[in-house]
Amino acid sequence: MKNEIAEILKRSQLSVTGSRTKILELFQESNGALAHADIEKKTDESYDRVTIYRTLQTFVEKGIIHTIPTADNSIRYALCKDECSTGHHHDNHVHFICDECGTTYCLDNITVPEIALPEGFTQKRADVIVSGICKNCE
Amino acid sequence: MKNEIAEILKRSQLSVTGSRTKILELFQESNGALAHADIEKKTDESYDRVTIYRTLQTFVEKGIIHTIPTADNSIRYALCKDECSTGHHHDNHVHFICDECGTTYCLDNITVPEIALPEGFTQKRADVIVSGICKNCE
DNA sequence: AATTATTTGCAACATTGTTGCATGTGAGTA
DNA sequence: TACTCACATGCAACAATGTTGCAAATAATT
Ligand SMILES: [Mn+2]
Ligand SMILES: [Mn+2]
Ligand SMILES: [Zn+2]
Ligand SMILES: [Zn+2]
Repeated sequence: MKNEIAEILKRSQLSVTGSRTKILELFQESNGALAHADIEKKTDESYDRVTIYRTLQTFVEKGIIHTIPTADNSIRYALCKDECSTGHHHDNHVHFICDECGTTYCLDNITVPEIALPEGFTQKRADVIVSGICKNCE
Repeated sequence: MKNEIAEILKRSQLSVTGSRTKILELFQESNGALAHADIEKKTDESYDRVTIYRTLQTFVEKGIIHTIPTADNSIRYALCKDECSTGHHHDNHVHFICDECGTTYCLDNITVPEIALPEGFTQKRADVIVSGICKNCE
């Protein structure tokens, strides 16, 4: 609901504006992750492209959403859980992208396994992206 | 060497041309993965941008190189091992991207772990991308 | 050497992302 | 409520990235 959204924004010291509220709303309604283009469509182009870019960027910085790398050059974004905050993401779950419908799922219950790196390499972040056919498309 | 490169191309039923030879050579010389932009620079713009796009696409299809998704919307490419062929990639190793120098490593010895997916999901491919500081930058 | 199938470069275009700046708006304060 | 100021937005202009059709060039085949 609206109030909850305003809460999230305030908690991150962001002013509550139309575009931010709307975009955050979209993420809450959506079951999958969203790409920049999706948001443009779903907002019916009521907001400038630049505003959407900047909003997404801000949300990522503030730990409100996280990015999901893809093999097709179109970063997806999805809501973070409560533990994330400015500069500190803790989204260590696996992501699944359906080859059929394109839906990107946050598999919140499946955590990214530990990877043993070679000597000298230090891990900051790890992404696991599985692709194939999702439960709705098989 | 040149002959080996020609061999690879012929094996994939591709004609041996200047751009393909040069680009394949670049991959062999490079220790890390290459993005489209890297190739453009390293070839000193002697080949049209379109040609590079198409060459990379062809190489991926033929199982000569594989793609590496990144969080910054710039797909990297790296040589496949011999097992890959047209439509059949078997590059199940972990990739590491250095936040400092940007180098993208194929950690050939570290295989992608099995991921247990929820009911109804079928896996076609899995990518593990670890980022942090590499052995040269720490 | 001639033929044919493939590859390339160019042009034109589409999409995606970035930056500076003037204007508008939200949040706090009087 | 009205005022102020910092911040957010929209616009314009631009840069970078990616796509397509087509004619010319070139590699492979005969
Ligand atoms: Mn997620
Ligand atoms: Mn690799
Ligand atoms: Zn699906
Ligand atoms: Zn490095």
